[in-house]
Amino acid sequence: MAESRRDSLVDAAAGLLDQGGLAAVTLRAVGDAAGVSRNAPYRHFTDKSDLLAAVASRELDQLAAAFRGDGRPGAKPDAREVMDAYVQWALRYPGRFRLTFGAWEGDQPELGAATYRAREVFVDAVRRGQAEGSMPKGNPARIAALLLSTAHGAADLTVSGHLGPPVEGRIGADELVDDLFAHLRAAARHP
Amino acid sequence: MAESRRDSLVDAAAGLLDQGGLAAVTLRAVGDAAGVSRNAPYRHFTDKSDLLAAVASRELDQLAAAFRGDGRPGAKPDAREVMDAYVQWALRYPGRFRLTFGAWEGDQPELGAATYRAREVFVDAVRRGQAEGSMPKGNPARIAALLLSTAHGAADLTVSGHLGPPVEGRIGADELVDDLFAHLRAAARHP
DNA sequence: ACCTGAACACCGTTCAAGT
DNA sequence: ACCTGAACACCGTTCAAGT
Repeated sequence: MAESRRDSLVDAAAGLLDQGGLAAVTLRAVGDAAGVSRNAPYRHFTDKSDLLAAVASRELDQLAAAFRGDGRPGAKPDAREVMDAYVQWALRYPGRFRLTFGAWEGDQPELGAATYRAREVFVDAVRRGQAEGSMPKGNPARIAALLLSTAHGAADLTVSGHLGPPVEGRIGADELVDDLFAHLRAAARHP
Repeated sequence: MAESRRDSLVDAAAGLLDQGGLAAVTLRAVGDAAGVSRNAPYRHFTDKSDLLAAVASRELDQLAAAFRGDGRPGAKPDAREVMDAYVQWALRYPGRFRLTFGAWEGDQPELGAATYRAREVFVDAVRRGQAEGSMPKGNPARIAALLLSTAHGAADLTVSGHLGPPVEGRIGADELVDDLFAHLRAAARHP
C-alpha cells in the first residue's frame, strides 16, 4: 500500500476540494496537507491545473469502475443504476463533480482518455437496455448522451441551487432521471 | 440612454467574461474597462462576488425576456423555442452561462429572485404545451425541470468538451434537446 | 531525482485621504 | 456620495541552492 508522493498530492487536493471547494485548493495548502513545501508539486505536475487534471482523471476512472460494477462480482449495472450512481456521486462530492466537468483549457490528454473510458462503459449499459427493450432503438451513443445530459444537468442545477430552494417537496435530481427513464420506456414501447 | 456607473461596471465585467473567461474578470481590469480605479467597484458592490451576482442576475432577466418573446410582438414562444434559446445563449456566451449557473455561496437575494422569474416564464411555456397536447400531463414545474436539466446538461457538457471532441458528426446540444422533445411527444400520445 | 526558501508579479480587500 | 493611492495578506510560479 505504499503510496507515491504524486498520489498523496492528488489525495490532498481532493480532500481540500471536499472540505472547502476549489478556492481551498491552493498549492500551499496541498503541500501542507501532504507534508511538503509549496513548490514540491512542481516536481510531479507541470502546473496547478495539471494537478487538478490528475484529480479529475482519477475521479473519472473511479466513476467508470463504479459504472462497471467493480467490487460486486457478476454485477452488470443497467443504464438506470449507472445514472443513479452518477447523480449520487455528484451530490455527495460537488467539488469534485464541478472540477471534473468544468472548463479545461489546453490539452489534457490524460483527462480526455479518462473521459473516453467512462463514456464507453456508459454506452455499453445503454446497449444492454436496448437489447432488453427498455431503451428506444437508435444510435446508442446518442441515447447515452441524452441520459448523461439530463443526469448532469439535474445534478448541476441541484448543486447550484437553481432547481429551487432545498425544501420539502423540491424536485430531486434522482426523480428527474427517473422521469426521463419512464418517458424513454414509453417511447420504446411505441416507436 | 444615460448609463449609471453601476451598469457600466456590470457591462465591463460581462465583456471581460466573454473575452477571457472568469479568470480575466479582475477588479483591476473591470475598473480599467470602466475608466475608474480598482477600488471604485466597492462603492457600488459590497464585494467582487456581489458584482458577479449582478452580472448573473442581468443575464437571467435578459433570458427571461427572450423566453417571453419580448421584441417580437404577439409572440408566444413554445417550450421548444424557449429551450433552443437557452442552448444558443449558453453556447454563444459560455462564460456568462457558467457564471450564472455556477456555485453561489452566501445569500444573493437579487439572484434568487431573478432565477425565480426566469423559471416562471419557462413553466408557463410548458403549461401551453400541455394544453395543446405536445407535452405529457403532470406537474408542469416537474416537466419544466426535466427539460431544463437536459438543456442545461447538454449545453454544459458541450462547453466543457465532455460530449466528445468538436468534430463533424458529434452530437450537438440542440439535437439532444430535440430528441427529448420527440420522446416527450411519444409519451404524451401514449399516456 | 527530489525538495526547499527566497523572490516576483498578481490578486482581493481595506483604509486614510481627497472632492 | 463617490473616488483615489498606498498598503496588506494571499496566491501561482520561478529560480538558485541544497541532499
